[in-house]
Amino acid sequence: MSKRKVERLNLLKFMPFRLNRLAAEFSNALAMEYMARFGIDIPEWRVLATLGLHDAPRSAQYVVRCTRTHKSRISRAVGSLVTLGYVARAEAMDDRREVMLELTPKGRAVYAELVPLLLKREEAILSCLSTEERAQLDHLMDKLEKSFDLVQCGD
Amino acid sequence: MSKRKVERLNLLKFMPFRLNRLAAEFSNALAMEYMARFGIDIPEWRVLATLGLHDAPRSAQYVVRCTRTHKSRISRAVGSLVTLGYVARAEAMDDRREVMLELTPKGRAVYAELVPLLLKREEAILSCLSTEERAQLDHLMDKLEKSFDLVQCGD
DNA sequence: CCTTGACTGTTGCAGTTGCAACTGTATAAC
DNA sequence: GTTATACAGTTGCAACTGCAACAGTCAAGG
Repeated sequence: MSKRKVERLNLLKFMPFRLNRLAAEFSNALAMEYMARFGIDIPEWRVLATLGLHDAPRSAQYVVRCTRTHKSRISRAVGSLVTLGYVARAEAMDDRREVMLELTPKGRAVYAELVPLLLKREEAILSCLSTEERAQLDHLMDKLEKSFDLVQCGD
Repeated sequence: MSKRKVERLNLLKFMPFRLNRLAAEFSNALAMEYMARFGIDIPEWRVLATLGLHDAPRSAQYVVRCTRTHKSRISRAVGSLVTLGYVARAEAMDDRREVMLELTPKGRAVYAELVPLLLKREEAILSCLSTEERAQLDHLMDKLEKSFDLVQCGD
């Protein structure tokens, strides 16, 4: 066997590994906030965030597209949120296959309380970056997302 | 109840969400490479990568620290890799609690074949960024990692 | 009307993960 | 030597996840 030098790879400089670590740390730092306060996890938060952004009801399918989360996960998250009284399900009148989802007043209250907390926490974490660096980060993420063909959620 | 304007949050601009998506896409794009070829998953790849970086055996604990992965996950990943014949376990002579881990010749061969593939794939994904942008990305990740107190793996 | 194919959302199942409890070993105090 | 504490690694268990199968609905074509 040849003794040719083997190419090495430093995990700590390997982008998928770094992204995974960073994403996990970031999520955990924020998850503590909402999980503890309102008993919801990340998929549930995604549903809440999607519905909270709009005033009119949206279908589960819409949430799936916006959050790029598997429909079974969304289905179960919606189930939990309904049990918690944060979300209401209703049949769509035009297409009875769809389930229209809407925040309840209680859900809206949670959303209104949660969003400032999360934005503040995000802000705290990003505070290690200058304004210019944050713009760079945003720009770089945009480019990478587009390159993965992660198309924005068409409204 | 007051009708004060509720602060909204666009998930698609929310950093933990974006990081999670990006990390998942990135990992999946690469996982296909090694999972298909050698029947290993991400935790197993991390063990392989850590051991492959060094020529001398390392303890499982060392792998845990380097990969920032839970010890139970590492334990099971090592189990699979031993079954596959990629890794060999040996007791440490100085501290019999430790399990020293080492790549077998077969494991080294897999490592040598895998690394160039993965680096090439990473390169392809990052090719949407200019040289300067890549330097920016590296710099930003460094800063964020440090801010999370993600200390480098002390050798 | 009836059939076919596509689509929405739910659920059973199997695989994976993290936590906590456990075994065995080392180290320190007495 | 004995006890107590700390540490390395393994494993049982419960929770979570994705996939695939499923039920119900819609739309097109005959």
